[in-house]
Amino acid sequence: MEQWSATTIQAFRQTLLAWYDQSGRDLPWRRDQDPYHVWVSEIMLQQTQVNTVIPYYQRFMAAFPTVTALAEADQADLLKAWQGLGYYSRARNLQRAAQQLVHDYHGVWPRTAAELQDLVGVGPYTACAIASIAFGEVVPAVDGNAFRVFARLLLIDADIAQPKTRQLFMKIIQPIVDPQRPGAFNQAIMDLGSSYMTAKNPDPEHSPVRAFDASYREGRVLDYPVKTKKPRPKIVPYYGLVITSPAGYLLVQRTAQQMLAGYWSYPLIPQDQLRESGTASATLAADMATLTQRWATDHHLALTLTPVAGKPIQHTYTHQRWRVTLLSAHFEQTPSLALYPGKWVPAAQIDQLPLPKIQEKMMQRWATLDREK
DNA sequence: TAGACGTGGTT
DNA sequence: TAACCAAGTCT
Repeated sequence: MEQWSATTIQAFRQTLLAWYDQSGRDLPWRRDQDPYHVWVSEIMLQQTQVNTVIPYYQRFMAAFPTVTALAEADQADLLKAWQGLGYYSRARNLQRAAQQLVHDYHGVWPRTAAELQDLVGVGPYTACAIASIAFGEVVPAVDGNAFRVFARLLLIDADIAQPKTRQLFMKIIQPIVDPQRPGAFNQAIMDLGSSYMTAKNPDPEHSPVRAFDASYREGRVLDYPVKTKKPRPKIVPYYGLVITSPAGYLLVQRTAQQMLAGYWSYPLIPQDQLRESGTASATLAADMATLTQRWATDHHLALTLTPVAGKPIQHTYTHQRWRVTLLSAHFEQTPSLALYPGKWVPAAQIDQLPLPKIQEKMMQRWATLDREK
């Protein structure tokens, strides 16, 4: 691992910030240093690319222009604004934190990274990003870019998939952060990490900090950072029920305990749940019979199920791969949902609800088949 | 600590 | 296609 002298650190800061001032990106959340703007953008940018975030950020600020507006927002509006961005707990935590700010902090922002971490959804990276960009605290914001950039510049061998590695990087980067412009320094590292020093197809040859890049000097750019792999997602089979009546489609809101909490979808039944007793043969016909029986006894709904043509619909999450086999049922007369926690939604109004991607895929399949009839 | 937690883009 | 990546946090 490389060690930089005080002189080298000075030169690095100067080179980096000169490049940033000249070539840094003009992004909507960089127009000012308002902590609300910085905060919302940082949350949206977690595990999400800049180009994806931009339109969401602009719509979000139009809909929820202040911390107070966010704190008081209707949750359905919030989830709808976040639809498609993923990691939906970010949206729920954002609102909870806004309520913390209003009620516990009386609208006065905490100004240090240590205090900012008390806000729900604000971890070590985001706290340092807000503290440095909005309040000028001299701390490194160690995200994936900072891990990659400094691992390469300094040939740091630690596995960045290990949580404890963050502390090592914090300790190493802390003395390098420009004490005059910590926010600009941190954002410059991110811009570097998403341009010349990307994970794939980097261009270290033309990097403004090439002279400081030990991995380039050694011809080992792609050896850094060191990162162990995560296990493959597990396949989870579901049945998705397209149930229609004169009142529309039967939709259910996912509970707070489930993935995609608060979002709406057709009823989704894990196939394993139908076979808990360990029946030898798990045929489609057997599962349909079990489903029909369960809905009759549990919900007083008499389903006549029909398989929907086509292969199961697949959707891959970070840790699971859902394979949804669609089944349909139609009621000539709209039955009561007194014993079922869902609602009938007219076709034209479905889009007003917050919907996850898997629901859009199911609707698309159904619409395609519907047209062919 | 390791696994849960979404989606879109690239190779 | 499968695998991996993208401004992480929570439990």
